[in-house]
Amino acid sequence: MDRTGNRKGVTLKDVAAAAKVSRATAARALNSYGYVGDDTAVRVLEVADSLGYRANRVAQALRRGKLPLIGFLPGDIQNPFFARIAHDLEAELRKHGHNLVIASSEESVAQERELLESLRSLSVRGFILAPTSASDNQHIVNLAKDGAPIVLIDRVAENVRCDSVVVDNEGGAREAMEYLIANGHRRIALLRDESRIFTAQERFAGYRNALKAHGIGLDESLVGVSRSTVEHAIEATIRLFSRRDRPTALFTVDSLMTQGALLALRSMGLAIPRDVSLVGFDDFDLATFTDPQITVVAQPIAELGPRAAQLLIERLDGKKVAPRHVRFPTRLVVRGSVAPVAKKRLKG
Amino acid sequence: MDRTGNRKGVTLKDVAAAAKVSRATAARALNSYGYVGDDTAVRVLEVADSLGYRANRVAQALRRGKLPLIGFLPGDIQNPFFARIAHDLEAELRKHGHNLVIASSEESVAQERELLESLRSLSVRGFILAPTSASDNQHIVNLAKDGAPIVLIDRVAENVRCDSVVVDNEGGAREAMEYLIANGHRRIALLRDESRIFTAQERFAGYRNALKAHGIGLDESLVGVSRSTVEHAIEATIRLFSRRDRPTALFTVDSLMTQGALLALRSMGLAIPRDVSLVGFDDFDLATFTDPQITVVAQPIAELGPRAAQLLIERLDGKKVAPRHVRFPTRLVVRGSVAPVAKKRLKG
DNA sequence: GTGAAAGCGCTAACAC
DNA sequence: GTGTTAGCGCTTTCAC
Repeated sequence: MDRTGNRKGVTLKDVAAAAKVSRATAARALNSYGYVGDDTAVRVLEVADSLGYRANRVAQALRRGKLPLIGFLPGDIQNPFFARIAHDLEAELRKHGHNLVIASSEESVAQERELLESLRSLSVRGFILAPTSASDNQHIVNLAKDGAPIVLIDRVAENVRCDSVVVDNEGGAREAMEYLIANGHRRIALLRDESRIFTAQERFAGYRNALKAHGIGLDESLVGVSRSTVEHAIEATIRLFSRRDRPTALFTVDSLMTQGALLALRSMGLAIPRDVSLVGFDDFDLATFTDPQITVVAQPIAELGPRAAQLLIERLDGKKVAPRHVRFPTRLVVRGSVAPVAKKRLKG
Repeated sequence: MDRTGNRKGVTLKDVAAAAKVSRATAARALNSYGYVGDDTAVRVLEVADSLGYRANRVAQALRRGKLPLIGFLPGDIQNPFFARIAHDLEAELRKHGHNLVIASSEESVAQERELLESLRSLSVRGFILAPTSASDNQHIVNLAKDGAPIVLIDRVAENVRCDSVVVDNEGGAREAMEYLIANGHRRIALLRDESRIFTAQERFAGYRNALKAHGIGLDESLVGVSRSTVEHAIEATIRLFSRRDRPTALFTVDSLMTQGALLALRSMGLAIPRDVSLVGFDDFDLATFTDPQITVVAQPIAELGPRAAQLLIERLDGKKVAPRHVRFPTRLVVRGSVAPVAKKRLKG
């Protein structure tokens, strides 16, 4: 019974013995480096194959320093946004012989810190992470200082010198708001997640800036804070809309929240867009199922993962340049969840 | 600049030197085994702490045989079903000091085989996988024969002796069909995925058995085969319903297909449940957003991951018992997407 | 109680 | 071209 992970526990030593060469020569043949006689090389390869030899990557890693492993720390693997990114990262990194270790921080700084420690002692070669906090991140700063290759994805962390791949959160949020304002809305509610999260900050900035640009005062009571789950968003939406002077529109900062808002508004008997106009950040399958379909700020999600993987691979290959910060534009996808507020007044 | 993953590259040797003990003693103190004097132990621990020592798990693994890593091979990490399971597995395994390496087979046997090889040479301690094929799985049989701890999840593979955690697919499908039949439906279409997939086989069996039990002949032209994505399901649904003698009902075997069917039926101008009744296997967020809400066969998804993790951990702890096969029951959640066919005839 | 020493499987100088 | 050898960082007999 083999418990070493190697079928029959065949090691380089066995291959070398069977091929009647030294371990060094066997290694050279197997990894094709250095000088090896053609016939010797062929023989070693054949023997290795017939013995079912598989290199022990742990031993290789101990020698070379690192395991062909990349750690991915998303905010929440269950969020379809991160699930998609995980998928793309895995596919891209596999091409380069790396496996992905996924450890979800679940939006907890403490958990993120622990997971990072655990992955460091695992000697992973690099990290792709979506920091849970934009500012409480000394652990990431240290990691970067120690020279670990890191690519930040979706979210940037202050003072961390490393590559990053994000979208234009402020611009996207502003565009959504401009659209609502152009439709005559003034009392626009915002459903956002906790302010330590980078994207929350930027999207909030877009909300604020759009209001300001149009001379609309910021009413803090119109801003709801929620965790990024359907359940929490339902509660938060109900709180926002359980008041006499209801907002006429709602902007939600991610797809799970948008879904929660949809459910909450329905349960309150508020029709979209007749009673409330809605725009969500991040597109989602559901957005075209509902009636009306939901207007959203779409992110180029298919590009985020592959790009991050590529940046990291370059670092692993030794590329020494200043940190690169990629920022993708977003796109407002107008569907049917926004109505002009003016019309309602005329009708009412 | 440290490139070993260890902050400042502090090794056991450094700790031992600083604490003026041998490496053996330092190891004993750090891992609390064997005899170590109390004061010595305390001193070592303090020194280790002040030096920022972190054990090199690769070296430990080389010595002990395995990395504290579990490989998870879902059919498709983007399917919310598997994303949820990945999350639960990761949380559970973390409690036991293990990290999860996720590698999606994307429903390709070849890819599954490659990933398994790659994970084996990584010396992961165990595997949790949803085999892409119920029968084409010699690679899994071999893995099990070599003594690797494996837990099959969601799907079983023939001839593989190992633990498994699945749901009652046949029973769930049959219950859904019984419900449709009780509502007077006879021409019931099935949208299923490729037949090499275990769940597809079982759910199809439930479909077939229910028809048979009620003396309804199996009409192969009512069975559509599709990949498990929204896009593929749309096409397949359109094919099924683009005929004069349209089915009066549709049973879809997973949530992505159900979503595709919803979109397709809408695009064809067919109303649910007026024109077509619908039941889907696997519940999903969207199911309660649509109008009407969708009737589904719900799986106890929250239990699958933790249970699988637990079975695996027991194996890693050396538990030697016959393979255990856990099968959870499903539950028909009646919502509003099924109407009696009789009514339609009366009205028509 | 503690230390010396062997060795996990592999790679890479360095000899020849 | 090929072999010898040292050693990655750690654990674990076996002495003392």
